[in-house]
Amino acid sequence: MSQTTVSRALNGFPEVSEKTRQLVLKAAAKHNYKPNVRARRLATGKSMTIGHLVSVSKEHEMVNPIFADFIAGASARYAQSGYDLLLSLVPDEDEFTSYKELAARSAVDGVVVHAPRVDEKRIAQLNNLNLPFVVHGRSSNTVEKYNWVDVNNERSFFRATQLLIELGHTTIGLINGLADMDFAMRRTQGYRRALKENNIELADAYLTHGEMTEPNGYKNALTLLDLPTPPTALVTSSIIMANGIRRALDERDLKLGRDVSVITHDDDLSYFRDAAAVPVYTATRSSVREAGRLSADLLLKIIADPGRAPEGILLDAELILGSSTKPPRKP
Amino acid sequence: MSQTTVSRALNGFPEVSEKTRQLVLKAAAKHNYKPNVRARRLATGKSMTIGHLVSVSKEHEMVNPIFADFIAGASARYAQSGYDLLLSLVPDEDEFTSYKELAARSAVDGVVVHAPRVDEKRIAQLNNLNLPFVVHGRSSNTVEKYNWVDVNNERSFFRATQLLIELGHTTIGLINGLADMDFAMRRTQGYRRALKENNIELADAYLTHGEMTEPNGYKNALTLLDLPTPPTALVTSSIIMANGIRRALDERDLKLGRDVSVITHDDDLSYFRDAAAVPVYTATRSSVREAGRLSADLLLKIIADPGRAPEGILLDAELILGSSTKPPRKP
DNA sequence: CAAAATAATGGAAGCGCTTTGACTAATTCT
DNA sequence: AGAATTAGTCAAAGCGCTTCCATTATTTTG
Repeated sequence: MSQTTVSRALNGFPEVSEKTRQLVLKAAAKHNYKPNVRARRLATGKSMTIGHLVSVSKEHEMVNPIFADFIAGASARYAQSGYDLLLSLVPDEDEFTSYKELAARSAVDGVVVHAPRVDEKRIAQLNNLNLPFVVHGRSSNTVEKYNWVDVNNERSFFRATQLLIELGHTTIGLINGLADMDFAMRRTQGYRRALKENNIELADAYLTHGEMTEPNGYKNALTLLDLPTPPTALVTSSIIMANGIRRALDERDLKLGRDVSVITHDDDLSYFRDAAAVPVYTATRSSVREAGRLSADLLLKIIADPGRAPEGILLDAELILGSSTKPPRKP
Repeated sequence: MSQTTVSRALNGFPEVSEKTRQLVLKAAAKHNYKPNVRARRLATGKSMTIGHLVSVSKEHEMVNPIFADFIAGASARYAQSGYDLLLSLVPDEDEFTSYKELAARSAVDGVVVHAPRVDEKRIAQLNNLNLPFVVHGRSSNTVEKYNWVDVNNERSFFRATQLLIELGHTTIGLINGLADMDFAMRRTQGYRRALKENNIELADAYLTHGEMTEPNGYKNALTLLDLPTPPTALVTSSIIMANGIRRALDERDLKLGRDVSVITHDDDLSYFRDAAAVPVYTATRSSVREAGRLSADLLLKIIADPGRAPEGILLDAELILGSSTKPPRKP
């Protein structure tokens, strides 16, 4: 039996008879034969690999904890389609160099862009490289077309803020992610729109930015609580920061919900799943794992059909009521 | 100029003259030429890729959050040596199938084994496959030799428990990881040894196991606090569980440190870095990112020199004093 | 029944590198 | 000076697949 026939049988080509195919499959199983990926990749010109470049902030060596769950979602899809996942954690200052190098080596068939900024140079750069990509998030100041999967951050935080206002809160703080991140900016917009529509004016001091770590949640909550008119409610961008906020409240002998209401964005991280009958936190919830799945699906589609028009997938976060929101305490 | 010479010039072989090498390098830079990895990998027979197989518990879809930081440490080393990192998240029931498949496809030159159990079949299996590997952790019931990087879990938890006893605590609970995990078993051993050496007898009810999530920390803390003689101090295996414990204390109107002392293991995760002058938690601290670096170094050494005798690297966790430990409150 | 179409298989080129072995030119040794 | 080394270069053979093109066997059509 010729090499050609074997190759065709294994790869499901139609021009091989069913009888032969079964023969080949049986023989392959018997000898535990798996085609060598290196040879196959050279022959086909595809690397059957998707790259995820996660940037690590040089300053704090911080790895965004949501990426583990995102990748868990994506990974399963890649595996189904026979793709490998190449992971590279790069210092954020040479992100683009890394993309360029991956492309030049032709080491991947596509990449996922994590954590886009308001101004995101990578998008134009990747379009130039002609390397298929999907952005997890969006970039407001980018006019180019591109594929993305994002949560409706503006609306989520609008609704969260609106809910607090309806409960009677008028002094509401926002403990957000880094200011140049696109998601953070959109959340700020939603927060501001809710305040504005309700004719509430608040100083910028009620809005803080920072990497979404527990210590930053704590620190920024204290900063807000120390304002002359401390907020009676807080909105925050991450359940990890929410934990820091709770610690700050604890230290000030304030009770979550009763004394200060908190709404957090909840990525539904597997190790922080707030799944009690009544959740601890009122939250805008959207599974980042699901976003990973959708991003992977989209990227694989693009790779299969490069001519495809760019597509955006907008997910709506659910507003889940928990026990961290109450009307403000009467003075 | 022949292909041979170019290849040698680029790969730093000695039999090419310095003059020629410079010429080649200049030309390569000019045309932004990077050797195609697929062709090179086929020719050399090496994949220049390290595999990380992270198992995802089917039951809870839980991804161990320490793995992001571990990989951040390892990734940098791989990059330095020209290796790629292949990441695969697999349902825990077919872990071994995945290793076998990677080996059969010869897709990786080596793998890192995460989260070994007390009885870890993967070690013998990998030895049979003849695929270089490093285990992050150890497996107590495994007699085979293998390469590993681990923290001195037994001693860490012995010291932690001892410290609590010295402060005057005699009723000490342990909120641990899953019972079949090797690290969890060693920590239990350390805890038990400290109790025994101090002639303290405690029922098994003071010891809980579970996945290291925040909700589990909360739930298990409540269980212990509800015992007829509730513990005055707790030791726990993860800072994420510690956060759950703090929530439980809060709910019972108990103050961390004052009412109940807590010592946690602290992997020094980038988004939970407890770096205040006086840390929030007294902790056995060992950077998992550093463990990632060391594991990568070791694995690369093994790959470069397959004849090498297996080596174990044992890290000692520091016992860091924070504000979560005080003598027990006088009744 | 011959001609044309279809189905099934195989030969061989090619993917873009590395590496072996042969070769030439320059150098060192007797 | 001639023989023996050494340094530098190149042609060609792989690496283990996929895929184009040709070929043979089989079926359908006019």
